[in-house]
Parts: sequence; C-alpha cells; structure tokens
Amino acid sequence: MASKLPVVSKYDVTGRLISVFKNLISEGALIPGGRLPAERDLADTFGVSRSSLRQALKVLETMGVISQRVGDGTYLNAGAPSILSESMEFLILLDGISFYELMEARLIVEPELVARAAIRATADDLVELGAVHASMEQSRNDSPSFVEADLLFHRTLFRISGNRVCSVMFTVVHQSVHKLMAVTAALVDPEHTLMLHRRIITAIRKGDAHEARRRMVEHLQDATSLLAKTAAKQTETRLLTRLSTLAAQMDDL
Amino acid sequence: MASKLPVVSKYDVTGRLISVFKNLISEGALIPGGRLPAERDLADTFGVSRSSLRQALKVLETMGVISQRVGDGTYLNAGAPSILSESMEFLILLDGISFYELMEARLIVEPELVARAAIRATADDLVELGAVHASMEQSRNDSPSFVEADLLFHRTLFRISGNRVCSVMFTVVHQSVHKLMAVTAALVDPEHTLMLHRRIITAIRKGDAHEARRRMVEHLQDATSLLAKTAAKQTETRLLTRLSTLAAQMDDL
DNA sequence: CTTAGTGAATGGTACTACCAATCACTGAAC
DNA sequence: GTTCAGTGATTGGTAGTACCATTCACTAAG
Repeated sequence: MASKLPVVSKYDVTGRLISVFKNLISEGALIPGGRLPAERDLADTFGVSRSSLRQALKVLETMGVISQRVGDGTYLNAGAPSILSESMEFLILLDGISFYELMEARLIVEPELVARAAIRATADDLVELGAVHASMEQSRNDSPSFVEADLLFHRTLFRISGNRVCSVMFTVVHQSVHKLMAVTAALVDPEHTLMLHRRIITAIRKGDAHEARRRMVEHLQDATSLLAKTAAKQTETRLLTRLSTLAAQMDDL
Repeated sequence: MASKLPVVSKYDVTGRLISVFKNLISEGALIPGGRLPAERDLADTFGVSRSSLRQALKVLETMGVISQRVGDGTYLNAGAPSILSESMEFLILLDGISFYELMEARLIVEPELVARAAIRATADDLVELGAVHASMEQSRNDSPSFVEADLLFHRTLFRISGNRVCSVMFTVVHQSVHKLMAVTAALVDPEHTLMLHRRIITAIRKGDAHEARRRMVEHLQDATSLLAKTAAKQTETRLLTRLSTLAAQMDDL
C-alpha cells in the first residue's frame, strides 16, 4: 500500500502555516484591515501549538503583512510598501552591495519611470508634485528636512508613474541612499538640486517623456558624482556597513 | 535623574534580536557560511528565552539569511537571491498586482539593463549567453523546459549587466511571470521567441547598447501582447490569485 | 453625559519537556 | 589498517503551561 499515509511530516509546521495564510488571503477569507482570531484560538483551530503559530505570525509581521497590538489583536494590513525593506537591508549586508550599485539601480529605473510619469501625470499629480517641490524650497537651509523632501520628490514620481512593483522595490533603495545622503548633505548645494528638479518637473508638465528621462539622468549622475566626491571609498564602505546600526539595539547584551 | 534607566522595555525582544543579528553581520562577527551557536546557547548568552530567539531565527530563515538543519546547526547563508521572494508574493496578493504591472516593470528595467550588458559583456559572458540560447533551441518542442530556458536567458542578462540590486529584485518578478507563462506556453511560437532572442544576442555581440535596448523592448512587448491574448482578463485574475497555491499545503487543516 | 474603574481578552515572554534528525566517536569485524 | 555498525550527545522542531502588560469594552458613580 501507500508507504506514507497521513504522516504529514511533523516538521516545518511554521512554514506550512505561512502557506496557509497565503492561501487564506488569496481566497479572500482574510481581507485587508480585517482582524484575525486570537492566537490561542488560531492555534487551536489549526491544531498547532501557540509557539509555532507565533513564529509564523512573527514572520508575517516582519514582512509587514500583519500588525499585532497587545491587548487588541492581529490585523491584516492593506498594501504594505514596507514588506521588502527588512529583507533588502540584509541583502545589502550579505552581498556587500555598494553605494555605486544602489545609485546605478536608480539610474536604470528612475529615468524610464519618470518618462512614464510624464505621460500619465494628471492635473492633480502636477499639483502634488508642485507642492512637494515647494516644501523642498522652504527647507533649502535645513539639511535633514531637505534630504527628506528630496526623497519624497522621487517617491512621488514613482507613484505618479503608476507602477507599484518598481515603487515598492525602490522604497528600500531610497531609504538606504537616504542614510548616506544625510551624512554628506551639508556639502550639497540646495539651489543646484532645486534647479535640476525644476527641469524634471517642467518636462513632466510638457508631457515630454524624452526630456524628462534625460533630465532625470542628469540629476542622478550629478548626485552620484557629488556623493562620491564627498565620501571617500574607505568612509563610504564604513558607512554602508553601519547602515543598520541606527535601528534599535539590544541594550542589555 | 533619568526617568528610564535599564527599563529596556521587555517588549519586542524578537525585533531587537533581529537588529542584533544585523549588527553582528555588518560588524563581521558572523561570516557567510559560518555556523551560529546552538539555539540554547544563543538564548542563554542573549539573556532571552529560546521561544523569542526562535521567532527571530525563523524570520531570518524565511528571508533566506540563515539556514537551519535539525541535528546539525544554524548557518549564515552567503548571498541570498531568494531573500525577497516570499515577501514579494505577499505583496502581489495584498496589493493585487496584475500581470500587466509585472510585465511593465520588466519593460522599465530590462531594456536599460540589457543596454549595460551590451557594454560590459566579456568574452566569457558571450559564450555563456550562447550556451543558454543553444539549450533553448534544443528544448523548442518541450514547453516547460522552453519556458525555463527563456527565463534563464533573461536572468543571465541580469547577471551580465552587473547590477545585483536589479538582479535580485527581479528574481521574484520573473518567478511570478514564469508561473503564468507555464500555463500559456503551449500557444507560444518557439521559433518566433528564438528569433527575438537572437536579435538581442547579436546586438550584445556588437556592443550596440541602443540596438540591444530596442530589441529587448520589442521582445517584451511581443511577450506581453501574446500572453494578454491567451489569457482572458478573468482567467488571468484567477491565475494570479492562485499563484501561491503551488506551495506546500497544510494537508491536515 | 462624562468619567473613573474594573475585569476579560490579547499579544509578549519565559520555561520545561519531549521528539527526531544529525553527527562524531567508539569498537568490532574484515 | 580499513571499514562499517552502533551508540550517545548535540541540535533544531514542536507542544504546552504559566505569567505579565497592555488594551478595550463594560459598568457604575459623579
């Protein structure tokens, strides 16, 4: 007869639980924003221990799929732009991705993306883009918020372009680059950056995809060479490997 | 005095543990391929319970950062192209990313990437690319392996382009698209695909970046319209939402 | 109607016990 | 000396219990 009946390999319960949640979501049994049963009930329903269930839930929470609040409950998140960010940080660490490679990735994606933004931008999009740029001008003398506004500008362009896949994937790239820019921001000329941004906006307003693409290349190449100048190779490497140190620490270890 | 001394908020032990591992990796205390102490020892040295530690390790394992083997131990992985894959699947589910959006992301990235490949390709790269194409020709009558070889072709181009950020990010995009292609592969004309690929290879051999870019756009647009034709909107949606069902199931639930 | 309080529900952590797979070591057989 | 079987310690995987801190809904007092 069959050699294995309902063996079901007692192992990898956690992994199978993750698959179950994946299916429940795809089947619509769980809706974004909805609340999941309590851990004790879930464990009971699935016939697994609360320990194993919690491992699975912790994975989902780290990926941004769910949110857990003590005393309240567990909720399924709506769209989750932060899903990839934790993974990406480890990727940068393990593969030793350099600052140049990050910027090159931007050079590959953002010009083509802004070209689509130039075509698809609605009137509302243009207003929003103008507002973002205005807030950038206001913070021209405050490095931290200027860098912040700079990235918001790029992220807005991603949104306008309409491709969420690229948008999400480059959230973390932007975050990583952001940490580097924050260090060297003092040496950046705000007026120069603002001018390059204005050129991009103008191209989008005209709906000129080619021009927008060209202006984005111009801007990113300028930023790359500038950051490269201010950060010596040695320093840069050190910065990159310390990217994650900003996170919460285990104080008592 | 200070209002909070060593309070250290007993909460989010797992999250802080993940940060600790991140730091240990970035500081070189953990090297890829290296073995971590046993769970019981780790929990002891960190002063946390094995439960909390295991939650953190499970997150790292799911992301592909570490590998755990019963009876053996826990090892830090080298580069991990699969890190983003699990997260991406949930993203597609939660955000309802469509097949068109996936293909558009490819259209944004791959042409520019192949342009760089045309410039950077070494003699060895060209040989490898030729070999991949040859294996594709051999499997022209076997749909499954033909689709497989098709994706290998594109992944090889990613590698040759030299940008690991894009390469890793699109691993999962390719995987998702692959599952769709496997369904509609029967309707694809192998000879047509092979011809489009040959054009790309020829452009790379010539080192003609513009030509390579143009040929990639041609190929991807062709693939998109073809898949769109064979997959009615309704069917497509159903396929997408079932993308994850191939994974292991919880048989006993 | 507002506010303070009370108790149940919930996630977070700790700890123990046991299982199954793996590996290194030992000793017998060739 | 070499090989192979066995044995025991080590290790990850799961189950289960207990307790804590937070949150929320409900209640009663103002």
